[in-house]
Parts: sequence; C-alpha cells; structure tokens
Amino acid sequence: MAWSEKKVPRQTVKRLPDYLTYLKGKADEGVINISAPVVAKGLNLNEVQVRKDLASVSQNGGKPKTGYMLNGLIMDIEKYLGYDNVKDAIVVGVGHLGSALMSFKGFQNHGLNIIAGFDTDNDLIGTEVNGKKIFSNDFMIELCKKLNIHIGIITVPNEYAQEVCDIMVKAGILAVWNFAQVHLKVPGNITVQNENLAASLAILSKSVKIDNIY
Amino acid sequence: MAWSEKKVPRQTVKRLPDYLTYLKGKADEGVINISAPVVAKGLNLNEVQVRKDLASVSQNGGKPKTGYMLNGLIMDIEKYLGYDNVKDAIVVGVGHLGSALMSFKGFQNHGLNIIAGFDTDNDLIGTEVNGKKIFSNDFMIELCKKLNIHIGIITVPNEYAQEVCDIMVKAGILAVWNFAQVHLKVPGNITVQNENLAASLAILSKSVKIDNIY
DNA sequence: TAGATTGTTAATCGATTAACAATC
DNA sequence: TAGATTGTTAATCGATTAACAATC
Repeated sequence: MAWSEKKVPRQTVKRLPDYLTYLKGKADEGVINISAPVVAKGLNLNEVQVRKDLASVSQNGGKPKTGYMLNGLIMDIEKYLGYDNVKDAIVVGVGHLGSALMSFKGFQNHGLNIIAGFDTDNDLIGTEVNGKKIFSNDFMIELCKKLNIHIGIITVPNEYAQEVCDIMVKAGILAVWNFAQVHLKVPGNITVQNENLAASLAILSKSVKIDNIY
Repeated sequence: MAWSEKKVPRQTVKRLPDYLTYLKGKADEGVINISAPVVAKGLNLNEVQVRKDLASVSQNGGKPKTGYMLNGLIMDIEKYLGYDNVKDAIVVGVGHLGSALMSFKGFQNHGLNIIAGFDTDNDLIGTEVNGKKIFSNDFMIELCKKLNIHIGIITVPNEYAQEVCDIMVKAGILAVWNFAQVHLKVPGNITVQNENLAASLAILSKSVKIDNIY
C-alpha cells in the first residue's frame, strides 16, 4: 500500500480544526517549529493527547527536542481534513439560519463551498443570498446530479426535515448536516451529522442552575 | 436532605432534549404510559442506556410491565433541564447568525429567552430583530446587572470574541454560549459552551471523503 | 403464574492520562 | 553529555452495553 492512513479517533478529528486555527496563528507570527507541549499549553489540552493527535495525522512526524515543522504540520492537517479539496454543498431551507450559513465566509477555509439554496417559498425562489441563487426544492435532484454535489445542509423546520432528507438521498447526497431537531432515517451509506443546539443549550442551562444554587 | 438529585452524566444531559421531543410527540398521540424499550426503538438507542437515562431524572421511576407515566416523565425532564424556569439571555454580535438566533422561536421551549441584542455597528443600534432591541455594547454591563441576566451568547467575529467575553464576565454573565472559533479564557466560576461548527464540519467532510474513495 | 420491564451490578469499549524508553 | 521532546505501551477513567435478579 502506497500510503496508509492511520486510524484517527473521532474525538481527534473534532480537535483538528482547533489545532489548525492555532497553528496558522503561530505561522503568522513567523514561528518555524512547534512542539506538542507548546500547543497543549496554548489550547489548554493534555500534552500526551496533543502528541497523539498530531502523530496520527502528521506524515513526517516530529523531531525530539525541536518538535514539528509548522508548515508541514499545517499542510498535513489540511490534507487530512480535505481542506485542500473544497467540496460543494447545498442549503435547503433559506430561513434565518439557512441564509446565515450561506453568508458565512469561514466555510471556504474549511473545505465547504455552498453553491445554492433551496426553498419552497415562492417569494424566495429566484432571489439570491450572498450571491448564491435560491431554487425551488423541485429542482434539487436535477441540480445535485448535474453538479455532482454530495453534501446537503438541512435548515428547514423540524416537520419538513425528513421529507427534505429523502429528496437529498434521491439527489445523490452522501453527507447530511442536519440543523433540525429530528432523528433522520437514512440508508446505511449516508452519513448524518446532527447539529444539536438543544443539547448544547441543555448543558449550558444546567450549568447556570447549578452555579446559582450552590 | 429533602430532595437529592442523582448524578447525571454529561452525555445523558445531552440526550434529554431528544427524549423530551420524542415523549411530547407521543403525548400528542394520546399515549399514557411508555417503556424504555419503546423509546429506545423510537430514537434508535440502546435499551439499557435509555433505561439508565430515564431513571436518572425520573422522580417516581417506572413500573415493571407498564413502564413510565408519560406525563410525569415529561415534567421530570423539563424540571431537570430547567425548562419550567425560563432564563433571560443576551446575544452579542447581531450579524447573520446572531439575528438568526434572536429570531428562533424554539428557544423559549428550551428554557431560554433572548431579550436583547448588542452590537458595535451604529446602523444596527436602536433597531430591532424579532421585536428585540439592539443596544450598544457599552450598555451591556448596565443592562445585564439591572435585569439580572446570566447567559450570554457570542456571535461576533473570532477576533472580538475574547473582548466581548471579558465584558460579559464583568456584566455578571455566568454561562457563555460561544459560536466563535476561539478558546475563551474565563474565570473558574464561568461556564463556556462552545458551539464548534468547524468540528462538526470536519467529521462531515471526512465522511464524504471516505465514502467516495471506497 | 408467566412474561415484560424495571433497576442494578458486572463486563466491555473508547478515550484520556500516566509512565517510560528512544533520540536528536 | 544533559535535557527536552518524541512515540509507544500501560493504567485510568467515563460511558456504553451485557447480564441478571426483583417485581408488577
């Protein structure tokens, strides 16, 4: 095998974008080499954890005493996360949240390019958000197949989420980023990433309660 | 001790909103009793996990053969999560995401009431979003103290997040919901809940890559 | 009673942290 | 060489899942 990717734990994948942000900041400061202990301190993480995380994606590894070559490490992480290979995506449901996502500049740097929005509202269809056209849902399958789009973002009200998801599957979407409060049923080959704001809110709200009582 | 709350694991807290949504749906269908195995099947979870989760927040427990009283269970979860006791919050940074959050109807049912927005943009100050006034950041400390607000939501660009957070701390905020890609430094008694979209995106993007190659 | 479901104790799993030998 | 840092193996921790006795 020419190049075998090590098995990278899910939790590590989640931390990689943070490393990337931190490391890029350091690169801007002109730093050349960086060690796991320094990164750990900067991000408030355990040193061994950082060492393992970086080792799991770094192609050349680090050198004792000096650490990693900063630029190489940044490239390795970007490559691992696929940021070098920006993927097209669509947003379905152009309400407040949907148009916020369509307007967000940061996604390009994270390998995601939202190219269009979809909605059922005739007042929205034909308009643009952040220079991106809004189409009727009826056009979803045709457009996704033509442009080979495999990422779908769901920002419709909960009650329409499953129905939209079903259309996405028919359109050839492989990964669904779901902002609705619904457990989507999908075929086995499709990935669903739920953005569970209610779960975050539960923890947040809980922490205030505890802090207030004790 | 009159009423001692069992220790509830963090992961359980995260699932509670899902249970609540599911159970309320069942209540609307007129169901009276519900068992852990049924909930597990409905939400695609492990049966034992559901039983433990429910046991950890239910005051009266369930009965073998019949399960839990649906209404009692719903009330127990709502009470545990503090949904019966809606807390006021502010949003700082009224861009696309900030105004999306201010416009979102669902938060009220999750114990959160956003009462105002803050921004530094003079064009925004004095206007309203979803009937909620936008104030200058300069007014944050005064308003939070006067109205006893302890939850702050940060939706400003990354480079301003720490500075906004510092003001929140001075204003008496105890829990920060942070949508910026920044590790906020806060005193020990303050909770920060990071909404890490980049982390979700990393996992999502990874899944597409894998699905495409193999 | 028989059977489904509860609550709990034990086993497994994955991730984090600690310990340590190898090395620049 | 001495010391910092790497990569890896072992120990710990928390959460999930399995096993099982109690009970309606």
